[in-house]
Amino acid sequence: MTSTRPTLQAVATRSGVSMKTVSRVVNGERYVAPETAARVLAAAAELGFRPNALAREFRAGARSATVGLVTGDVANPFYARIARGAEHALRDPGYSLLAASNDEDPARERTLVAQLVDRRVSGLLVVSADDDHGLLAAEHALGTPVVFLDRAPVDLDVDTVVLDNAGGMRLAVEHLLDRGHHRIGLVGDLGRLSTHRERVEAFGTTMRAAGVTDWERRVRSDSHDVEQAAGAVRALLDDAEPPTAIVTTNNRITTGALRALVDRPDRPALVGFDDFDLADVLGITVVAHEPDTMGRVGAEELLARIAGDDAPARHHVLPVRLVVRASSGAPTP
Amino acid sequence: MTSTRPTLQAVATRSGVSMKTVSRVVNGERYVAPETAARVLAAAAELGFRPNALAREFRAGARSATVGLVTGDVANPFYARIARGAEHALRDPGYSLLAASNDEDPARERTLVAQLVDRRVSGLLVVSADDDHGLLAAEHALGTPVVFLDRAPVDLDVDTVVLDNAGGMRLAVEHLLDRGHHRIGLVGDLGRLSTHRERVEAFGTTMRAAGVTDWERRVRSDSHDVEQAAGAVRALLDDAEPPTAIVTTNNRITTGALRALVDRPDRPALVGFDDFDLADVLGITVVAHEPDTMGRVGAEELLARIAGDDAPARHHVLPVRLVVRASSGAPTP
DNA sequence: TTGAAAGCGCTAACAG
DNA sequence: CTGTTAGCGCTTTCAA
Repeated sequence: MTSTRPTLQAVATRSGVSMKTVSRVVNGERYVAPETAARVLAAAAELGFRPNALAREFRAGARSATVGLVTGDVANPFYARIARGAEHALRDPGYSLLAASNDEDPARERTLVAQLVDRRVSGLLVVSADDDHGLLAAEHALGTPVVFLDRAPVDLDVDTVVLDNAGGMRLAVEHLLDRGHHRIGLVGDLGRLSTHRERVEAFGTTMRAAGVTDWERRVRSDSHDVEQAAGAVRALLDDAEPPTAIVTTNNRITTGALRALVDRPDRPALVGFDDFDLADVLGITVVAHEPDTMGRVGAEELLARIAGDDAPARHHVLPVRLVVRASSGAPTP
Repeated sequence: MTSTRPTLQAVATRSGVSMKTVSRVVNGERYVAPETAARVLAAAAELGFRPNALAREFRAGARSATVGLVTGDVANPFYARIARGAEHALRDPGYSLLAASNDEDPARERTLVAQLVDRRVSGLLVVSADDDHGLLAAEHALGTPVVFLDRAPVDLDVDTVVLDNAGGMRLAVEHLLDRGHHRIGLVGDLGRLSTHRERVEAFGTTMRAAGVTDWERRVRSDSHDVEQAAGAVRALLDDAEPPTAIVTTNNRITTGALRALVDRPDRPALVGFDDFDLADVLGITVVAHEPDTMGRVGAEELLARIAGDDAPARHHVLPVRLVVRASSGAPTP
């Protein structure tokens, strides 16, 4: 037999005041006599009263004190850190995070967004795997703040927080060129992702600027898991003219590359996009950045919008930096 | 000017039927004439109607289609994988995950639990950093299913899903003993955590069974971040009689150990609790298990309870296995 | 400083 | 098969 949960009504009866008065006390509003407040508080404590957030939030136009976060897969450290950054920023203002993974599947993303919208989240943080943001656009038009992280949408004018993808790739490639590499391979994520496209484009631009014209033949896109990345790396190395250096465009692909390289004698130089936990121990040169910051900045942007800031969309570009370690040595002749 | 959101009421008016009928259609209930249903659906689509989940869930004793997950820190891969496993299991039944990190702080955990309870989650999945579960106990008594993950509570009789901590540690130690190690060090997490205590106890038991009596002097507890773990490892190695092998009790500590060992010539054998992303590349022997499974089993348990299963508390113990790699070689003389 | 009344959007319970 | 009524727990008017 589960006993029933005390309501605000019950507290009112118990302390002999009106519901409105209890409400005022519970919400710390002014204009309540100290004695009345004390009496109400005592009754609430005795009864073990806990306000029903669902009821409170349920009102015309009211929002849940909740923010939706849609990413690819929580278990990817990149997304996990975004989640952490966002959660920390939302903590004090009292918002909870509804975290959902789209598994990089557009259809699933739509389902998730619909769910979150139906739940009347106060805002949405999304690393989108979708090109069509109809639902999000509609929700945004209805006043729900939306911030895109990592990947900027082309069909929507909303706040964004992205990395300096071109700058990062340029740093990586120039570093390798400096070290004497010319045959540089690139192993990248799904071609349709904007981050991937920007990185590949910067790769090409930098290579061309250095006078390397056949860079395209060593570009392998569409590796979307560790195994595919390992395969792409092996394929590159088995080429007649294998690369002396490889750039990977995210942490998962770097992991795949390391798996592929671990037992190869012809190990090329390696630079990875995204820093990772043991990069220092393994001595891997990386383009580093702070995913936590991406989550935090996105959350802060959301909070500003929730607070009523209706300035035109802002576009944050977070800096990246090259962390040089042993893996980016000169080519072996 | 944000336009207003269409309600079920609006759809009813638009399609000339009662609200109840619209409700039936929207929820796919039976006993609606196909033509009526079609008309309602058309009206709903035209208006862009989306049901208000907050309103739907707000009713006497009603719960939100939401499950709370409290862990230490989402950015720790162990917790991130638990989250993924839980999310996947909750996906089809239509539940969303409210994920919250306690940062291993008991006070923060209480705040989080209170928030989740106030939000009327349908169930709670918790990796607790707290010893006192008063609030959780009360909520559990009120009928909210609660499942403890990884760490079993002593003050509460609820479902649990934990690892075979003793078995895992025994495997690790026996393996090292087999390889000829006797001076084995242990670097572990906060002493108050039940997982830690179980692992240390099994360490001692196994060592004693092998006739090693001074094992306790090489046990270092209370490393709760990577840096502390690295320090503890260095301290062990700087001892007059340093260990020839070290066991670390979780992935963070293993990371710290690797940082500490990377530039030491006197590198001891190493076995870590928890598998991790690049353990294969680095050749680290580990006690492996599947955090995803922990999340999944916990979520399934929760779903069963939500569905009304009121059998006595169940206690799941997940298997672990030893994955032998290069790091656990014989002692160097 | 306090209270009474109304209502948020939806669904159970009960008619028709 | 469809409609009417009532009400979830809380906060927002508006009065007192």
